[in-house]
Amino acid sequence: MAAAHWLSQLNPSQYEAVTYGDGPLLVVAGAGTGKTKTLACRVAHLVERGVRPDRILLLTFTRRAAAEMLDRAAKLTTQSTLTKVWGGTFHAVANRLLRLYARAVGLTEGFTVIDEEDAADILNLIRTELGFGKKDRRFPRKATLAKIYSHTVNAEKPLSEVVERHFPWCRGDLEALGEIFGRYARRKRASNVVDYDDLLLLWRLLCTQPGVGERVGERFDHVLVDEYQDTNAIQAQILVGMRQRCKNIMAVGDDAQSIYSFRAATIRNILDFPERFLGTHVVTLEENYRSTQPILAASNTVMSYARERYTKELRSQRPSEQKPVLLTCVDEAQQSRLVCHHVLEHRERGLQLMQQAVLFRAGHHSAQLEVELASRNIPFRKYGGLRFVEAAHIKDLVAFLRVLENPHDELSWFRVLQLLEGIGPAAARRIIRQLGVHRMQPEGEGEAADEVAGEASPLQRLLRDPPKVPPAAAAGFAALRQALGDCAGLGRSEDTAAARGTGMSVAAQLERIRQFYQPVFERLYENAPARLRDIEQLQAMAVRYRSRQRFITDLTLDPPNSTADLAAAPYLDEDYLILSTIHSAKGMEWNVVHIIHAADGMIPSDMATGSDEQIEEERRLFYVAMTRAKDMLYVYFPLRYYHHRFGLSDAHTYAQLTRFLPADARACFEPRFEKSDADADQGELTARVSVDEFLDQLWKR
DNA sequence: CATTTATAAATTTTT
DNA sequence: TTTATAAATG
Repeated sequence: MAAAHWLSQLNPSQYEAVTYGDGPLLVVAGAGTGKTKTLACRVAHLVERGVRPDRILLLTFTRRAAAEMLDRAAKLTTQSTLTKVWGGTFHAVANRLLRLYARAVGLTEGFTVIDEEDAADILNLIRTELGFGKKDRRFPRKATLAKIYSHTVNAEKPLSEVVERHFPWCRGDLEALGEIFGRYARRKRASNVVDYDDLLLLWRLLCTQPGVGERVGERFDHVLVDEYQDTNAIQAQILVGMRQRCKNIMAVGDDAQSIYSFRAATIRNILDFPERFLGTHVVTLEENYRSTQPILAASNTVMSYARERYTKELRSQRPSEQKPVLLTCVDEAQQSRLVCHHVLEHRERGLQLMQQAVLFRAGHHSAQLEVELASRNIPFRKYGGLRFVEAAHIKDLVAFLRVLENPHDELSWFRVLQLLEGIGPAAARRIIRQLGVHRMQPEGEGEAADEVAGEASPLQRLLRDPPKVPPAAAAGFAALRQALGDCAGLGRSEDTAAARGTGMSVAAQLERIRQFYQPVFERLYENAPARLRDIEQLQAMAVRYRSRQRFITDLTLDPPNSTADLAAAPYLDEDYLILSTIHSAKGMEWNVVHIIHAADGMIPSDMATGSDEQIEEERRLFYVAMTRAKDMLYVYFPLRYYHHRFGLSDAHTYAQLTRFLPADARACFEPRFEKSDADADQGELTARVSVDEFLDQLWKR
């Protein structure tokens, strides 16, 4: 309760960071050194010192991280106003600020945010219009186009350089890429949408606007940034822009845990911080409270091979006899069985499943394990897999909401219209043109952006003066107009103001849309019942929102995880095992950690072995995974991999142990070699294993 | 012009 | 598994 109470629990370095006065502060915090605690305490301390919570900006890597930190801070201080702290990701905060200052950067109010998939769809639209891909050679996939675009923007490097370096297999298409990207920017403006990258670019622009720029920065007395090693050049510039006058900024990061260079994050940010913010005070946190000494010894050994030596030397505060375990398995199937075995073993000894995590390099690496877990009725929750909003039927529904919110959103119209039987790309395009969805002519080469004639919004036009449609689509089209009309509050002039808020609730709109959508949905998708559950989940989420705009923005900026946030919500008190990509595991910790697929080609991913820099990042990734463990670490290495990625075949190759575990690193482990049947010694296990192997025989012969 | 079917190919990590 | 194109049919 009393301030002295929690301040006295900090070590000297933490205390120094938490109580540091005004001016720039850089905290270099090794894994498990109480980084989250330090940030949370800093927030609490500032508030206790009299700083207004709504004048604190806390930038984190995920929304969850911000929520956790504020939660912790709230428990420390008697102030109950911590919800007013501006906490969230750069992107979410950018969105919030741009809603306030849209005009200053040339945005129209009511803009909507698109995610990377939407961006890819728009790029694809442009590509087909331009007729690329009709050549002999294969054109990059739309998802690749989006990645190249985003990386180029975020790294602020010439396209040619980015392609050469990160997408060398696309170097032949450089010209086409440039053409497409140029049109893409105009297309977004015409649709009144912004993508993830725009959010950052516009925030940076906002900071430099005369008059407004300073005011934006002056909203905040303190800016705190977490995971600074994973920010990119633009984000660093935003911070400079936000701290033109008031220099209170605290950045926390660990150069040894930088794992997001594919998103153009750069270690330069953390290294150059003292030069960007003159007078920076640097605090280093080196005492690790998380992992036992043997786990830390292994992690430090792995890291000692990093090409650049890091200055920190982490010291564990927790002695232990138990070394981490390195398990050599026969194949993936055995790996899965062993993970289950160890997980259950720990649970029997009283450790909750939630205190254990299985970590892997790529989302699909857990596929086999998921099957095994399901067959044994071990509940789990997966982070970093497929997203809920990526399902086609969810995107359909959201597209309706987006059209209502932003009638200029071409892509959403395109999607909605094609749901009607008898309307394909060509008809949809024509209708979009007739409705005047584009705010300006996107194809016009000149800068002159003539507004499409008419005061009426495309939505009004749809209701009052509908375009002709093919006879086959007539009935469906009428029903669509009815549904959209109901949601928009037909009758009144449903200009943006009325379309927002006043009429039906978000949930009611969604319900109305669903009435229209149900038959369409049953016609289009195979396993409708399973998908129906998703729709119900979406509706359940919508109930919590009063603003449609907030709802769709949250869905794009903080997308729920398909197997996690939604499915598990009703059973929140239940226990479940955590599965996570290493990237998504950033900042987390568990008592027991299982790292699977510790084979070369998996970690490091064989798609990331092109350059030394990439390999160094993969090493850091492995290091991040290892340092998530508090008490016990298992590393699994399957010897044999089958090649049936897209079908069944018995072709297999033998893998090598990950190159990040050379002899001296291996010496930090307790080695175990599992023979094919050695794990069948447990009574309960025997039956299932033998059945599995019986089944395996059927296919592999 | 829309839809269905067939065929071939494919680069990890996330806001 | 999904995604992109071509060919066939309404």
